[in-house]
Amino acid sequence: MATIYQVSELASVSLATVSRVINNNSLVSEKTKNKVLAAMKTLDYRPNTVAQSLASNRSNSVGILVSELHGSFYSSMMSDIELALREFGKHAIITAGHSDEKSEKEGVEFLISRSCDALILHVEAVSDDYLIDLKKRNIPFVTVNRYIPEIAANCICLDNELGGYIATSFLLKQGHREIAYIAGPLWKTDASDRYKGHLRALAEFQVKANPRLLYEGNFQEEGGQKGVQYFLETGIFFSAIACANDEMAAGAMSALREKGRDIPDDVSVIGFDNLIFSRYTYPKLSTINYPISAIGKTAASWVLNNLYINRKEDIQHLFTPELVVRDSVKNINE
Amino acid sequence: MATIYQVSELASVSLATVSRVINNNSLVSEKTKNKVLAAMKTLDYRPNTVAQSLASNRSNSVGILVSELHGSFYSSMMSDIELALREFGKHAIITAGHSDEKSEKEGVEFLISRSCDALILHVEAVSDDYLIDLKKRNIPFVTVNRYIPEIAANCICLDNELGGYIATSFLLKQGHREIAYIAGPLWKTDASDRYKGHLRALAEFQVKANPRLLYEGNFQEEGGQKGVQYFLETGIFFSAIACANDEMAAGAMSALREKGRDIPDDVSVIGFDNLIFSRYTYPKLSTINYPISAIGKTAASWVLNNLYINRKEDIQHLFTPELVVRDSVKNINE
DNA sequence: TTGTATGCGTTATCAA
DNA sequence: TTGATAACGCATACAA
Repeated sequence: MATIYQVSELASVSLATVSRVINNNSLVSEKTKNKVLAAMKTLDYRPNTVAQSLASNRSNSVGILVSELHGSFYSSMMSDIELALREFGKHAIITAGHSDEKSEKEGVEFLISRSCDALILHVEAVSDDYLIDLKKRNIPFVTVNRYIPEIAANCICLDNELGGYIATSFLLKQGHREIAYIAGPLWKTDASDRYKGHLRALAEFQVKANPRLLYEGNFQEEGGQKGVQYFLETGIFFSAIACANDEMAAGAMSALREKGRDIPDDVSVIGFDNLIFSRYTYPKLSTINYPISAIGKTAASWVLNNLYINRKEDIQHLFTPELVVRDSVKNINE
Repeated sequence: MATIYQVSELASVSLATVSRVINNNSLVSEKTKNKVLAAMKTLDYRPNTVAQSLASNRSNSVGILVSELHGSFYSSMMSDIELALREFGKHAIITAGHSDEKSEKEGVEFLISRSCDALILHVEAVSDDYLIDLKKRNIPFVTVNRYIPEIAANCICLDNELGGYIATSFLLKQGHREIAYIAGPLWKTDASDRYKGHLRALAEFQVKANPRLLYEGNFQEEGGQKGVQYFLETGIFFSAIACANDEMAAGAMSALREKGRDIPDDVSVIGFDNLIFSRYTYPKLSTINYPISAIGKTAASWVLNNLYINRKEDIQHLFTPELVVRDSVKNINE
């Protein structure tokens, strides 16, 4: 690999001049510029970004931490963020936190030590205090899908509670009263918020929440499947199931069908997230829209605005979930 | 952020000694070691990996390039690789190539310039020569899902042609003769290999390939949908559809149902990849298993073996696809 | 407009 | 077992 020094030799200019044309900030005469450009070309010179980072303390890359690398939800968020960043010539460095405190911290520290210019964090296991501390360490970052009052300006969120409320309200309005709920891992704030919304809707309709109608799943297809199994085994009656995400809804629908229950004639199902595949299930899944793309882009904008562009634009911090009505919920009022 | 220098001062040892305990390679007396460790703790010292990389020309991280960050296929591959690497304390730096030559090259060069110790590449648009050249540049890398004879030792592949053959053979054995084919973008080698396998199976059964039964999709749900629309519009008869991946199969099934065609009674459908969601579609999708997890782990092993462990283990380079029979294909022999 | 010199935070090669 | 000191490849303040 050619270095800046070899380029400067070949172009017979100083090292600093080469650096100038690389970053084309300082004024360089057209003539010497061309000389340098030519030298760079013949040497097939590529700047060593590590050295650049060390010298300038900037890396032109932002670190992204998501819980898992797999799964439609995370991957489409990463994708949106990466696309937005790359438009500005910035790169994404991505790593996974695995919903584990130690692992999440490790990931964050790794990204920092790689001198990322900013971080976009989808963390779940790390404490609020850790993040508040992170802010004090003067590391620019936003959290996605996690709200912490003390650092509200750094949070970009969906109103998960409202989403849960909307989903169950819809079921209630369609005449359902015995509503099973398949939750995500309840220690995760988004899972518990969605569940709280569910409870609020029930309360509003004066329906008593039955603890036997709650199953705590894992946000994956398998969780939905097991939830249905559980409800069926206990023999409790339910006319609808609200699922905390689309994957579990898909698993639930599959399990219901296997047990001979028609959807939505025997059991209605509603999901959450509005992932792409929910348009292609059978029946097509009614769900709550999570504007992943918008949130991803917003997170990227936050970074770009705060860091590179330097104009402090106002940014949307709280996004509103919306009901998406398709074919998996039946109106049993009639 | 504390530096190695400050640690050395606090521990009143030399800078070199601190470096030694960080990398605990050289011999350091227990006593001074503890002094240094204590100093590191009180200063909350974290090594600057950028500086480490620059000085040592290693980064303890491997670069991964996939076509897209979204999509079940890529994301589960990334996930498997990352997991395997992290087990050895190595980090993954991930970026996207977007199936575009310029973008893929950019991604590769970015990873190199970040001084990744090795690369795992899922590239599509870049030429064979570029990769052969890359090998000459002495950059350790493996390609996934792309076979290049000249650098066979660096390739980890699925036998896509065989997979396409198996899928269509299965359809033929079940009595189907009018088989529509929804391909991926045919300029991609995996898509065209799968299609070639399809043709070989047809030839073996002495079924003439009908060009009107071919639709070139985009590997996404939408492609399957459009494929079905296209076939239906042309009014051509078909009793089965082979899809080049599961997403398109899902789209195709959805479109068929919308047009009132039952699956598999009216039309049989087979997919490719065996993504998780294919177990949860309705009907459950028959497909070809792509051992993504095994391939991801193998790629990671290659890197680990070649780079860090230094024992040259034999590694599987060609993986064999397998038929997964579920409910979406009907036997019409009877 | 260009060049010189210093520093970024480490590793690694010498000596001691 | 330890300590100086020179790289690593580049950015940048200061001089010219």
